[in-house]
Amino acid sequence: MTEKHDKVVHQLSLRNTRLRDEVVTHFTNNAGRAFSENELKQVVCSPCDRTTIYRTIKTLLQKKFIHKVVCENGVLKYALTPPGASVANHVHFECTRCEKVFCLKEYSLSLPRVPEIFNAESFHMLIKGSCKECERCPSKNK
Amino acid sequence: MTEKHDKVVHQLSLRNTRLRDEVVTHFTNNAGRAFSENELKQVVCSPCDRTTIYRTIKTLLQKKFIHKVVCENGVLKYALTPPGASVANHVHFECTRCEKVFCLKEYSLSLPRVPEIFNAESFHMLIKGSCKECERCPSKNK
DNA sequence: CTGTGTGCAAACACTTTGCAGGTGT
DNA sequence: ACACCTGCAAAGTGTTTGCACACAG
Repeated sequence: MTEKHDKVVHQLSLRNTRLRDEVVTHFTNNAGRAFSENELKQVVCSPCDRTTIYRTIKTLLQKKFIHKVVCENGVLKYALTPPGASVANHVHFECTRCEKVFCLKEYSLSLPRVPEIFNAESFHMLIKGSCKECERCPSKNK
Repeated sequence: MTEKHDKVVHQLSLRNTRLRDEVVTHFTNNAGRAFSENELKQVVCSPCDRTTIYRTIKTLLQKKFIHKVVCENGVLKYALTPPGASVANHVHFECTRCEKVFCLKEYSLSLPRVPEIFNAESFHMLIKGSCKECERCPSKNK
């Protein structure tokens, strides 16, 4: 909306369109959470095509502004890459009730050791359980 | 084929059909690897419908004979549950070249600590890199 | 014979691609 | 003005469901 966010889009060498501004703003305002294309489409005000969301995601991925999280059921979600962080080796948390996914940027692990027949380069860690909100209130809320 | 495998199917309280026998045998003969529906369909001799493979997978999952692995691209694969092991908290390895997935049953981790706002119950760890076969030979082999 | 397993058709969810027209710079 | 962005249509992949028939027990 404001110049501040325009700048983010521009810093990424991207054109400042309404959709991109909304998506980028949403990621920065919800830095600890990951969103699927579906979730993004719902939070974005301006009506837009799913294709465009996918393409926006792909663009932001290439710029490493966001990183990918693979959820329990195979759905892909995306979260803001914490400033100064790598896009790999984050630990994520998926609530099995509300299905929200969070990026635990403070909880990076080191690459575990593996048998010698493998050459490990990176990892993807998804912790499952329930978030406090769901603990408190038994009804399933998205 | 033999009585030995018939028994496995029967131990699971399932009817001994040709497809199930083939699938169960394949999992036991390749205990360290995970397979997608697609991969299973290719290794199974008798022609069969994809639906049936999916249903067989679902049945074997319920019996906890196999467990699920979520791959980097969101595709689901399945591997034999090591005898005496839980179906959760395994560590898996995915080769980024040949895309084979392995179950590192010896490398179970303990559940990492997470911020207090989360109640962790289980985790899913996927290590990525290259397997020895792909290291040796640069050509992409499936 | 009975309940379970299977094939077929259809549908669904997620994702990608091609093309034509619209918009930011 | 040009390159890039978007919407629409279509297709591809992975997965599930309903129904009728086949087969293991």
